[in-house]
Amino acid sequence: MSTVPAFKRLPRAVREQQMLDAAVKVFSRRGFHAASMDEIAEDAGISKPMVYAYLGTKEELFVACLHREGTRMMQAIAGAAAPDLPADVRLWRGLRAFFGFVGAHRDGWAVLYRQARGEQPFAGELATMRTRLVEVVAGMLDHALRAEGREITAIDLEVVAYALVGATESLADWLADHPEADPEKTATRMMNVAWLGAGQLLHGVTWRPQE
Amino acid sequence: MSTVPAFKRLPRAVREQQMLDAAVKVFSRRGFHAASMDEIAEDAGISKPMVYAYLGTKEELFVACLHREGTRMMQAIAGAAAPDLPADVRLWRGLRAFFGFVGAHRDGWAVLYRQARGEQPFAGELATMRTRLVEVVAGMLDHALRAEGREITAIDLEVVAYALVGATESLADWLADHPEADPEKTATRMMNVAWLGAGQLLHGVTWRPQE
DNA sequence: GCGTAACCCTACGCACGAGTAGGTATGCTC
DNA sequence: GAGCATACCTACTCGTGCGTAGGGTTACGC
Repeated sequence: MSTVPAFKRLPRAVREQQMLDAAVKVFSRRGFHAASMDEIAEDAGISKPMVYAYLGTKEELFVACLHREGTRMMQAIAGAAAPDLPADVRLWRGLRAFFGFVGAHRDGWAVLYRQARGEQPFAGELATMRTRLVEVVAGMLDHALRAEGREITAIDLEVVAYALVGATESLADWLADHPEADPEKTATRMMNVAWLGAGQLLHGVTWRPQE
Repeated sequence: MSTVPAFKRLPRAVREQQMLDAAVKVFSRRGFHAASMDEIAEDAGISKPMVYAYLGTKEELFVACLHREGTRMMQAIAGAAAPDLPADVRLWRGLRAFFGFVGAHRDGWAVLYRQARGEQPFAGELATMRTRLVEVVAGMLDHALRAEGREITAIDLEVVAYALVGATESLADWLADHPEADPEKTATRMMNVAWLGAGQLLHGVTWRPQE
């Protein structure tokens, strides 16, 4: 019975990506616990033991998802903001790349991210990623400060960077929940808050992208 | 055998609070799914059926936790920021109250909050709470804007408010993870970012509480 | 053309934990 | 001090879903 094998045999690398795609989709819809390995397998068009053979247990599978999406995001940002530009330009480029990425991976990213926060085993993984981001932002601010001959304590720097990253994550969530919203516009608004602050905005000062 | 009943019989209202205390503790340690009703019951010093009798299913119990902690927080904030003060003062008072609350309820609040984000059934409940906060902040900004004869679109307003709330939540998480940190100081730093923005900070402008 | 490795399946075992049945004891009311 | 409501328990049932045992089939090297 070699006529039509209904669905083709595929090499491991391809199947793994299909599985990860399915996993991201299901995890984001249902959440880590409510997602079942059966549903993920079915969605990937494969049977459950294959998932176990290739990607391991449910936890390992989730970590693999986190990893793939995380690296993709980091690359998108890193590729956008060259380190020799002035702080505001770097911030703007980074924000634009970030919101662009989230806009393109709406349900995937945002919900994976939302998931990982809650579950102990993955919170660490996530925290590491966030820490890297915070360090980049803090480094950028520090660099700009030194250029002006100024300096603030490391902890002040960290907290400010943390707040900026937090605000950005929040708007990413907002963006993920508003499919009609425009990533670029959202990035601009974020830039306004981050760079100028509410006080400036109240006085009619606004920031606009130039180039 | 009426000598020493080992542990006393207590009225419903008291036991309910004990159960809620235990539930908050266990939910925050383990996360919603990993937490077991048995552990919560044991921690409350009572047997499982009592929990079901008083607070209902696991989901209902979690909602009850969310509700209690949420109301407490809202009250703490609402009591601090009178609506007839200028925007910056209101913002400052609100932030101080908020971080004070989180500092006092560290593991309780922060992790409950982190939990609720991920799980579908409760994300709504949480979103409602956040929306109320966003509306308050947006209303405050709008009020201040009109006072200056200025105006921006509703969506701009919402997004700015959303970003501020997000940044604040993030710093609350940070505070919950850093037991040595000072709530008041954290509030001040948040105020600086929110009110002045990174740009102003870079130029040496800082905000300090006055009173 | 034949061995072997890679791909893929249909079942199942089994633990864990939500929720309940059914019963006991204590205090409060009249 | 009888009756009743309320506080409280031990010991179960039962669904759900992770992870696996064991076996089939296609392609590729030689």
